Amino acid sequence: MAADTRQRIKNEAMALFVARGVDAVSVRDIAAAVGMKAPNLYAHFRSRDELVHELFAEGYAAYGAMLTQAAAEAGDFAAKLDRMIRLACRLHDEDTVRFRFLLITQHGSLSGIDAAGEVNPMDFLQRSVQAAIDAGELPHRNAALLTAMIVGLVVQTATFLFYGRLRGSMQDFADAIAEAASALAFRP
Amino acid sequence: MAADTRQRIKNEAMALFVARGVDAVSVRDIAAAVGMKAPNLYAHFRSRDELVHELFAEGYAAYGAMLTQAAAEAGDFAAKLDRMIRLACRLHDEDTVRFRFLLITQHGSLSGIDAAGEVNPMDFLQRSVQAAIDAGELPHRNAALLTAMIVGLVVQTATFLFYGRLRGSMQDFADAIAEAASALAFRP
DNA sequence: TGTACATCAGTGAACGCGCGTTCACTGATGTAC
DNA sequence: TGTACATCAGTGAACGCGCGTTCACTGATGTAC
Repeated sequence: MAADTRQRIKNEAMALFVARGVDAVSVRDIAAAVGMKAPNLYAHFRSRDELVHELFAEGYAAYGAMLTQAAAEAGDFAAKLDRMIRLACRLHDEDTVRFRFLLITQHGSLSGIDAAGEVNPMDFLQRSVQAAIDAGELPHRNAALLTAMIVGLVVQTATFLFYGRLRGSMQDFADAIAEAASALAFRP
Repeated sequence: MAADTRQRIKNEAMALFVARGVDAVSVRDIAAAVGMKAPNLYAHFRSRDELVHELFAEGYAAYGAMLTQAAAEAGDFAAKLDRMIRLACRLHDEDTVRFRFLLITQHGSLSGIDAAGEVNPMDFLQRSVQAAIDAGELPHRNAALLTAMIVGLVVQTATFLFYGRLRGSMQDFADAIAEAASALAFRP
């Protein structure tokens, strides 16, 4: 089916992008991985750019939505932060390729892309932090800086796994990361 | 002078790489920024690849050497960690282009490159952390994970500055980052 | 049942383009006599 | 002083290549009568 093929193209493309870098993968490479010739990709995507953009926007939006959902459940900020971090770790392990794709496209010409009203995970986390500060749940501090630090704990751990500096899965480190994030947030 | 020109090429190339991404800059772009035509670049560099590699290896080695020096001064691990973090913040502010170049080439085909016996900043930090654990200065913990977290604090803050999520300079945040790193390292 | 036709995923060949790179050449500057 | 020559940063034109993309075509499958 056409929709199947479209999804297979997306899967193979994402895997290649992560393995070699987005710019180092040609449409012929992608087609070969799927088992077709390059021109047929254009029956499924308007252009190479559309494919890359769709992968990025979809992934970013999916993460944003799941983060929003995790934060919406009951509990104080400590509980929400814990849930968001454990979610990120689980998402990494369940679909490592997607997580890494979002990681490597973070630095890239895609950064400026507007996900058309979708929730940007970074923005969402920063707004959550700001809300907790405003509500007096967290000491008064620079919300963007604390957000950067919390994101840094997760992203750099994932990066170390990516490059083999760490062995195991993100969920092996979820406890430690969650505790560290909490310590940073609540430390006076 | 030829050596001058060589350095001007390196400066302009690095600035372009940071502004647009390494793959999006052609040798003609670099030559134009320097005020010459592309073929003349080959009087100074064997290939585009050599230029990129030299920028990366030099930067990485310089950072490794400075980090080594900062850690070599007297003091316990707390003092060394504090010095290393403040050094990173200062290096960022004093030559933001170089810092960001190393940041964006971190994810790239360059990662595998061996800097020929030079000190890799990440390895060095991790060995320092491991040594502090072995010496009983830090609680027993996963050295690579703690290293990732500490690096994450610095790198993600720099990334937030890069994308305008944070305003100011790294040295504005040096106190906060140093305290956070210390909290992560020494927290029981 | 056989025949004619519609559908549609997929392909071979070709396109124009910008890339990294080569090479014979230029033209300004310094030096020897 | 003028003339001949060496040096060397820099250039114009051209190269082969792989890229994204287009387009007329193929060939298998399903449907109508």
